[in-house]
Amino acid sequence: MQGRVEVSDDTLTARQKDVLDAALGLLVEGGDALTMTGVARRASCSKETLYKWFGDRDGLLTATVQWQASKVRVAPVTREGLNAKSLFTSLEGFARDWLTVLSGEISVTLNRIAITHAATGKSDLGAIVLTNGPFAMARRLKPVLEIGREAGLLSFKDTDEAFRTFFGLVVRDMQIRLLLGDRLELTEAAIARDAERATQQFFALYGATSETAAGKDAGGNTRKGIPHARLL
Amino acid sequence: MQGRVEVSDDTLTARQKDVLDAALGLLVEGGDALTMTGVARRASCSKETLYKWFGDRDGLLTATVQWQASKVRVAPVTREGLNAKSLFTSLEGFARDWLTVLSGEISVTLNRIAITHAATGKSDLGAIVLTNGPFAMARRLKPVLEIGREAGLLSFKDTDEAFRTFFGLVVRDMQIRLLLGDRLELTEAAIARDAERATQQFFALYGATSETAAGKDAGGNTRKGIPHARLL
DNA sequence: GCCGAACCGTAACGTACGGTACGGTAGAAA
DNA sequence: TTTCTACCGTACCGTACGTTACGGTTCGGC
Repeated sequence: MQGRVEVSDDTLTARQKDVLDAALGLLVEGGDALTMTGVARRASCSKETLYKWFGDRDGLLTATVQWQASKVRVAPVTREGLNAKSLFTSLEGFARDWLTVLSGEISVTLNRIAITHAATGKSDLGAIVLTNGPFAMARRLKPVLEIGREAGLLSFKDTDEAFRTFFGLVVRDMQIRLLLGDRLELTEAAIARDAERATQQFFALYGATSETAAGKDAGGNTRKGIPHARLL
Repeated sequence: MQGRVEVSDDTLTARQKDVLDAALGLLVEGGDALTMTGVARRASCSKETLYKWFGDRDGLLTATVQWQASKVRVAPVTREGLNAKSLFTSLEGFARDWLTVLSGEISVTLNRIAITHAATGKSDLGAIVLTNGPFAMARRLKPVLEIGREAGLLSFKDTDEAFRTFFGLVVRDMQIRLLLGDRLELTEAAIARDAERATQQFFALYGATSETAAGKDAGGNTRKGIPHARLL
């Protein structure tokens, strides 16, 4: 009867969440080959109920993506006690989390679904993933960057430009390769290494001074400092 | 009868190329909603001929992607007369070309198709696009980077790492946003600006000296030099 | 002119799947 | 107990589309 409401953590009954989790599982397993009959069987519910709750197949798909998106909770930014080292660590941790999420099966699957549907322009799955993906990343990261700038640790004119550069340094060609099916072994150690490298490079480009902030204080938390703007 | 051969410029008759171009046009217009009937009508050929030539729908899709890929010709790298300025210009032009291709409708469409099919694992469209996309970019760019290193203009240990960083600086979040349907107005001027910024940043990170190569000689071709590792 | 190959146009088949209808059941309300 | 609601399971319908089959046409070779 309802068929198309905003999906979030508390607008759904437990049973509905079960159904959406079943759909999510089928999506991850079988790609886009999701059938209403399959979901009904997996969730032990009737197709009639699916249509009553979600309207049609697109509604179910949309609700599933939103449901998964609503699961991702972001840690708030600590504004106090900021110095070069804590800023570096914060960005590095951010990069690590982001790479971990992006390389996960669920992220790859949902991005694929959304891209597939963005081609037809029918549903707005693309916009949803965009909102909960890159845009959410920007919303979360930009305050950190601006706080770093206010503290004199970073230097940039355009926050969006700085963010997008950080995005590029972190993600590089990883996501498109995963989406295209490249087998890309990503161990936790490799991700940590990538996150550190990306953060070092970002500081090399946007650090307020090329000697202190990025090099000595921040970069030297676990390993070598950054020799000017040269890495590796 | 044949149904599944390698598709390149000269293994196809002119008539077959016409058919593939028709398929390409339908793909760009209608996303993945490509039907055999539609291709036959658009190309004024019979479905029987389609099946005789390409085997099945996947074969047609694969041939179409390969056909488009075979159209992209890369300019050979000039090894002679290399200096910081020409290297900068070369990388910058490379970035501009790449951004222009990536933001084009055909690229977006084919990447979407390939990603869609990579989900099912059925056809190897993902591998094809991967080969003719990021991997081709790497094959083309890496020699340039290594020549630059041999000439003492660049400094890096791992060519692949340097390439992937360049990729990240150039593409950033542009491709994923386009794939997800984000309306992203990309004028020629904006692309040129992005290409220059990315190249400057790359030189800031990997230039052999942070003062001469990237800053004065190369970066100063049209606009301001690079103040150490700080941009903007 | 005749033949066969290649091809066009279209009709037809099979099937998978989205969507609907309906009978049956459990539980809460009255 | 009755009744209403929500749900399950399943059978069913309509359609879109991949795939095949077939009659008719063009064209190069002899």
